Amino acid sequence: MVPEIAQIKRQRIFDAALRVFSEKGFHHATMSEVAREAHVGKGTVYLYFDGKESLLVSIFDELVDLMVHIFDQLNVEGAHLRDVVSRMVSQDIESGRTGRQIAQLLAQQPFLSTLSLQNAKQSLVERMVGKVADRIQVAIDDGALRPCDPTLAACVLLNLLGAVSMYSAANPAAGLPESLPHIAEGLADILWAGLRKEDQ
Amino acid sequence: MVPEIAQIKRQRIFDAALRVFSEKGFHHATMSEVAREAHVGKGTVYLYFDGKESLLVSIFDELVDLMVHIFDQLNVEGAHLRDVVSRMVSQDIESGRTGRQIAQLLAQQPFLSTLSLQNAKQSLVERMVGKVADRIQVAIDDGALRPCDPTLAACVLLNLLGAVSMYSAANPAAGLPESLPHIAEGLADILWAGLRKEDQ
Amino acid sequence: MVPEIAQIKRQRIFDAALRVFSEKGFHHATMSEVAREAHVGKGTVYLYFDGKESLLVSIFDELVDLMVHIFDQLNVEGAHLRDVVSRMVSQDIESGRTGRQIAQLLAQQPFLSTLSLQNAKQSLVERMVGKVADRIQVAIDDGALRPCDPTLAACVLLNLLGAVSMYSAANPAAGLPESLPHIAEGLADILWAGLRKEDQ
Amino acid sequence: MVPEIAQIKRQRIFDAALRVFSEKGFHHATMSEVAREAHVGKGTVYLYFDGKESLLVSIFDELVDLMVHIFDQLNVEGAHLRDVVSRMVSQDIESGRTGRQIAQLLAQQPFLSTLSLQNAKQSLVERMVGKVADRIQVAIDDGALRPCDPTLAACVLLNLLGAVSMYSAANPAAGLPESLPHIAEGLADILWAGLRKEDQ
DNA sequence: CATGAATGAGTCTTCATTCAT
DNA sequence: CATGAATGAAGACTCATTCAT
Repeated sequence: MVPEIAQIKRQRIFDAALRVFSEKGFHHATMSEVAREAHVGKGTVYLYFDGKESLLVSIFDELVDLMVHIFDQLNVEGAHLRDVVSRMVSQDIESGRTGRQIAQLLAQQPFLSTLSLQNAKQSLVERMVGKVADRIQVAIDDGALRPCDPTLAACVLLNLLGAVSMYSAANPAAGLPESLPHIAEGLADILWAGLRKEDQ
Repeated sequence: MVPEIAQIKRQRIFDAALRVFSEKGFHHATMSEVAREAHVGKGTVYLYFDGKESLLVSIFDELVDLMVHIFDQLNVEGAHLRDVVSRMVSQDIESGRTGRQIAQLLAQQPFLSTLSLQNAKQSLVERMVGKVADRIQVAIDDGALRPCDPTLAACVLLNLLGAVSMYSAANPAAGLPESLPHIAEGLADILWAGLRKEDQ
Repeated sequence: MVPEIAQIKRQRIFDAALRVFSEKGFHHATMSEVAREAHVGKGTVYLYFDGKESLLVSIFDELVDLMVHIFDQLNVEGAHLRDVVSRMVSQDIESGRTGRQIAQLLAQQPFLSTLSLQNAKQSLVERMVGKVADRIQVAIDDGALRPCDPTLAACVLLNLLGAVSMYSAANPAAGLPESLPHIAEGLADILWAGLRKEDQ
Repeated sequence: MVPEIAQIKRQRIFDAALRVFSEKGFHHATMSEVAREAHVGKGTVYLYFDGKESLLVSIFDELVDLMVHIFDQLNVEGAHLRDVVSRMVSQDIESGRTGRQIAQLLAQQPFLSTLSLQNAKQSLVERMVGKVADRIQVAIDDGALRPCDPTLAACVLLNLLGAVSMYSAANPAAGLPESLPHIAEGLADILWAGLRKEDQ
């Protein structure tokens, strides 16, 4: 088969998995549903991924890349941390994946109890948090942020995404797509105020 | 049977479930394991709880009560928000349940997709977030905090607990019990700085 | 304990079991329910009966005695077969147990698959059918019935009771208590016409 | 998959279920046993039927069709009621399913107390009894049978099948396959005599 | 390569039975 | 004797994974 087609099919499965896992949760999602959503046969999924857990690890992998990409942009473009958080939450993300999806997926950590996944998750979290922490460290060194444990700050930042889904759960009146800008600004404000140097 | 004994046994099962659910995640945990951990027969669990989901709802329920209790203490004693967050995270909680357990359990919310649980979760989250938001609103009215969406701030606060487990995952070198004071202070600092009035 | 009291308690359990087994079916009925219905503790049931199956065997036993008793009355009092069938169906039975209960219980035969019960059932059915067949043989010898396989006739007679519940199921409009006389007469007519000598 | 193959496999499961349910009774039968008997995996059964109860409902459904089919033949061919009963009992049925299986399954009716089954049974019994009753009504109108409640007569007729298994239980000496013609004739005689007009 | 029918390991849950009080 | 809390064996059902087509 033409490699490009294979790549497209793999991407279709990946996207379907991200969608289904996010909506139903990893354990409630079934491989059949992923296959159906991707418009491929059930067995085909196994041609591109080793199994359900491997699929999840791949998604984690990509999410980490996404995060890292965003923070790289922060550095390169000299963007404000405030705006980055805001963008992150409001899914200013070209891939079209919402912050809610990411948040829900990250929240799954406690469920990944198979040993192989534990290890994968471990290194992924380390990588992701590490990358974000590195950037925060730079910001601290630059005097943009006040001195603090950058790893801890990174964890807070990444967990802000979890606040999005909790907010929409606690506030069902506010439909999620509409209230996202408000949420994004609010979260960015809180985090920025919490981390900036006092005189900034 | 003597009510006290029944209460103790119920508590033993409750504690075992909290422990097992936190460690393995709700879906990977088995009722057999909960029973074994509680040193009771498999069927005994069903004498005290309606089923696996009911067990989880009970745990959620108690966690919410815990949160609410802490915030009530905040009000009564005029405690600083900073200290409350610190206490919450460092499990200044008489029951002996760690903040990590609470955080891990709360993180599972997006995955409780059974309808009965959805409803229970919905009302619990509303109650918990609502209570915390009320207190934050009071703090805003008192001039202790800067004006902001109190519901959003409450979500951030509650999600800080999630940062604890992520921090320990990203930083396995720092054993959790020992580094908890550091984490607690760091998180409290960030949230306090993020929410306080600028001139406080 | 005074023997009479024990006998009364045993009877209470027996009655409760007959009622519950008839209403819910043997397998859907629980021992807890039987105990509750009998107003005794769960363990008490096991003081008077060896277990659930033993309880059923006892009930079968009594039902057979009941049948035999009715047929003895037929002989002694010179009653017509027609009237006996009618009485049987319309529960002209002093014990207050309805023909429907008996029919439903008899219908359970296929469910009694434990070997010990198989044997018990075997002998009970033999005894019951045998007794009825004996009486029918006498009636044949007396010239009241036409020559036929008395065992087969006995089976038909005993299965008429099953027709009662099927009739009420097929005809839900006709409430069972009210339509019982009609059913009883109709069944008696059919069986009598089917078995009598032509010139009677 | 080729539809014919699927149909054959479904039939294999159906037959296995009919056999196992008849022999052990619905409740004592296990799905594992049905699967083993059908030479398929446990999960395969659930590809063709929604569950244990659905399997039973399907069987009921087919049995009713069988009954209705026989009675349709009665009309078309102008067959005698006597012969129809005889054929029914002696399993003059191309499908190879014995009257005993049918009888044993029908006898289980009172015990299907799950609500979903109750409804299914209700409509099936109504359909079956109704169809038979219709034919009997025609026979009455034609003057072949004496006036009587056709629904009641239909119930008696259908319950005759229950007499078959009772007869073989009460008379274990007479092996069932061999004595079936005798039973069939005897039952047909009784019913015919019980329902015909006196002068026929 | 692609498919989806088939599989069976793994879980929750029920309930007859026991036994300490 | 009476009780009912405790037990664990047993079974329906799901779903990740395989493999013949």
